[in-house]
Amino acid sequence: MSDTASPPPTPPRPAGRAKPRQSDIARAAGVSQATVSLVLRGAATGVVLAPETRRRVLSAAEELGYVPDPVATRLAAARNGMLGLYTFSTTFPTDVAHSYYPVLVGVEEEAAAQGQDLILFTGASRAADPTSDAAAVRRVRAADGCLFFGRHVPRDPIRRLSEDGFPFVYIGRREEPGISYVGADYVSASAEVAARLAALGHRRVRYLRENDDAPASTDRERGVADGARGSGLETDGLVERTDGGDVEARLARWRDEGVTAVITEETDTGAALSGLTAAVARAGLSCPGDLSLALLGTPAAAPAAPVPGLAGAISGFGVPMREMGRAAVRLLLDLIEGGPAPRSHLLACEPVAGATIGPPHPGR
Amino acid sequence: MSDTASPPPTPPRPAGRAKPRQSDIARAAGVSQATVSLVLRGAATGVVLAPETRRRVLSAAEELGYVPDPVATRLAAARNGMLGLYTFSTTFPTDVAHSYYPVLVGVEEEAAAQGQDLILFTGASRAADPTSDAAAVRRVRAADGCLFFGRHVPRDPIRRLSEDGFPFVYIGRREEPGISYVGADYVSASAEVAARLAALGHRRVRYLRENDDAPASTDRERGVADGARGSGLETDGLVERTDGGDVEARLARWRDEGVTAVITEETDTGAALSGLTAAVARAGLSCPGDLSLALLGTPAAAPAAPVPGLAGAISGFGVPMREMGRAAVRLLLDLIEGGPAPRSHLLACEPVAGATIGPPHPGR
DNA sequence: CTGAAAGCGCTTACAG
DNA sequence: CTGAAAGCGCTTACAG
Repeated sequence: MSDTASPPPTPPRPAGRAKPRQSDIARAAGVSQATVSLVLRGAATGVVLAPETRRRVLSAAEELGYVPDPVATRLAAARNGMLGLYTFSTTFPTDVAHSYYPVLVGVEEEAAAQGQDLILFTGASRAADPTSDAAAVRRVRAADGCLFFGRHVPRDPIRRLSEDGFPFVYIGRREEPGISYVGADYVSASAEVAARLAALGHRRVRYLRENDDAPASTDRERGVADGARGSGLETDGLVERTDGGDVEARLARWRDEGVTAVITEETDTGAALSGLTAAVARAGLSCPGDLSLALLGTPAAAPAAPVPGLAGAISGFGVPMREMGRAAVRLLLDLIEGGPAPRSHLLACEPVAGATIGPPHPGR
Repeated sequence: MSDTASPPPTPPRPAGRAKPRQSDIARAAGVSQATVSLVLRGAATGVVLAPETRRRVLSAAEELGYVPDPVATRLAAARNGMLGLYTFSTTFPTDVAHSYYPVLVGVEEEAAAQGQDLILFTGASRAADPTSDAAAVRRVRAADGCLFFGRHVPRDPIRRLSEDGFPFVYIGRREEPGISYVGADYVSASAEVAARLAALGHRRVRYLRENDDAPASTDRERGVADGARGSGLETDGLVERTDGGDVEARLARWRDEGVTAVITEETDTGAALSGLTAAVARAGLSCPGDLSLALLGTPAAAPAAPVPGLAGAISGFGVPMREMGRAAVRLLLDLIEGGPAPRSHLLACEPVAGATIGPPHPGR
C-alpha cells in the first residue's frame, strides 16, 4: 500500500480489481449486453442464438474471467433464492436447541437440494413484548417465502402476512384455516402407544401432559384418549396436566391407585419428561420393573448420563422432524411458484420400541 | 471460465399482493421515493429531514408493512446487514451435525446481538465436483461478508474472494497467509493433556490421530508431541494414524508394549473416538481401570447409551465452539467496517477432568 | 430541506 | 436471431 495520506474520496466499496461485467463482454464480443445475458443464461430461456455469436460471447467471457454477480442476478430475477426460517420460542436457542436442530437439518438439506439459501430470522429470541414480535415477523418478507416453527405463534403478524399473500408454511399442525403446514400425525402415533400398553396387559394408565394448548399437545391427548378407548384401557382419570401439583406426590398416589404405566409427552422444553424421570429416580423406582414409562415424541437430547431407574431408551414414538423440515421446504417452494391453494401434510411418526415398557407390575 | 449455472432457477413471480416498496410509501406520504430512502436509512446519512416529512414517511412505512429488500439494498449500497455462513463438508449435515451446531448457536447469538441477519449458504453438501464448489462459494457475495467453517476448503474460490476484497473469516485456524480466522488453541490444550497423563505417572502413551491434514489435526499432534517431550512421556512411537490398520489389533499390541494411556482426537466425523471405544468394549477393557483414555476435543454428541468400558465422561479438553462462533462474527464485522489488516484469534480450550484417566495400570 | 436523475449488474419482454 | 429499452428496489450525488 503506497499512498497513505488522504483516503480516496471513494465510498466504502470493497477494494480489489474491477470485476468484468456483461457489458465488458459485450464490448469485447461486439454484441449487446442483452445478448451476452441471453448467451450466458444458456438454454434456460429457450432462446436460440446463432452459434457463432454464442461462441464469441463465451470465449470473451472466458477470456475476461467473467463471473455473474449474484446480487444483481437476484434483483433482476425478482426472486432472491432465499427462504426464511423463523423460530418462535421464548428462549432460543439454549432451551430448545435440540428440538430445533433436527428440523433445521431437514430444512437445510432440502433447501440445498432445491438451490435455495436460507435466512435465519433470530428476532424471536428477543421478543419480550408483542409489538417487537410484529416487527420481527415483518422482516421475514426479505425472503421469497418463510417457514415458521414453534409451538406458539403471534397470530396478528402472521395473519397480516397471510392477507398480503406472502407465502409461508408452518412446521407443525395449525388450527387456523387457510394456513399451510407440515405436521406430524400425533393422534395416530399416540393411540398406538396406548394400544401397545394395553396389549402388554396394562389397564390403568396415566397420561401426564404439559399444561399447554398447542396443537401438538391437543393431538396427543386426543390420540391417547382414542387409543385407550379403543384398546380397553380405563379412561377415567387418564389425563393429568403438569400443573396439577408435585410430580413425586402424584407418582406415589398413582402407584397407590394401581397405575401400572405412565405416558408423558415431549415438548420443546422437555419439562414433563424430566420432571417424571426425576420423580421416578427419587422414588427409587425402575422402569419397566416397577412401572412402564412411555414418551410421546423424540427425547430432546440423549441424556448425558444414563438416567437412574430407566433400563434404556424410552419407549414411545419418534417425530420425523428432519422429514418435516424437508417437506416444509418443498411445500413452500410450491407456494412461491404460484401454487394456489394452501395445502398441508401430516407425516407418520415412527414407533420406538425402547426399553421402558413391559408387562404391568402393580405397586404395593 | 464463464459459468452459466447461477441461482436461482427462474421466475414466476410470487402470487399475492406485491411487497410494499419505497415508491409505495412515497405515494402514500406524498414525497419522492428518494426522500423515503433518506428517511428510512435514518441519521446514517447525516441528512436532516423536516420532522413532519419524517413522521409521515415513517407512519406510511409502518402502515404498509414495509421491509427493505436486502438484495436491492446490497446492489445499491454494497451493504445489506446480512452475514453469510458457509459450511464445507463432504456430507453436511448428517455426519457433522453435532459439531456444526454449537458454532451456529454462537454465530446466531452474536449476529442477533449485533443486529445482523444470517444467511445460511447451503450447497456445500452437493459439491461433488470442484466447479460447483466455485459457483456455491460465489453466492456468498449476496451477504456483506461471510464466515467459513469446515476442516477442508476449496482453495481457489476462496482465493478469488480474497483477491476481490470480499470480507470473510474462517472458523478454525488456517495456514494461508492473509486470511482472518478464529481458532482454538489446540497446541496448548493438547500439551496439557499429555502433561496431565505424565503427572498421573504414565510414561508410555499412544496418540491415535485421524488421517487428515487439517490444521486442527496438525496442531493437536504438535501439542501432544510438545507436551510429551516437556513432561517426560516417551516420544518414540507416540503418534499413530487411523489408517494404520485394525484398531482392535493395535490396542492389543499397545497393551503388549506396555502402553497405559491412549489419546485420540475428535473431528467432525468422530471416527477415531468411536473406533477406539468400540475396540475397548470388544476387548472387554475398562477405562481408566485397564487403560486411561483421553480425547482432544468435545465429543460430537453425548452417547445415546452409556459406552461400555467407560467410567463416565471422557477426559481431555473441550473446544469453545460457541465462543468461536461469537468471536468470528465480531471479527467479520470489523473487517466489513473497513478494518484493514486481516487479524486472527486463538481461543483457549477448557480442560475436562472426566472419568477416563487415572494412574497407569500396565496390561498383562 | 426535498426532488429528479443516474446507476448498481443483471433479466426480460418487445421490436425489428 | 439480436438490439434497444425498461425495470428489479434501492442509494447517492446533484440540483434546486
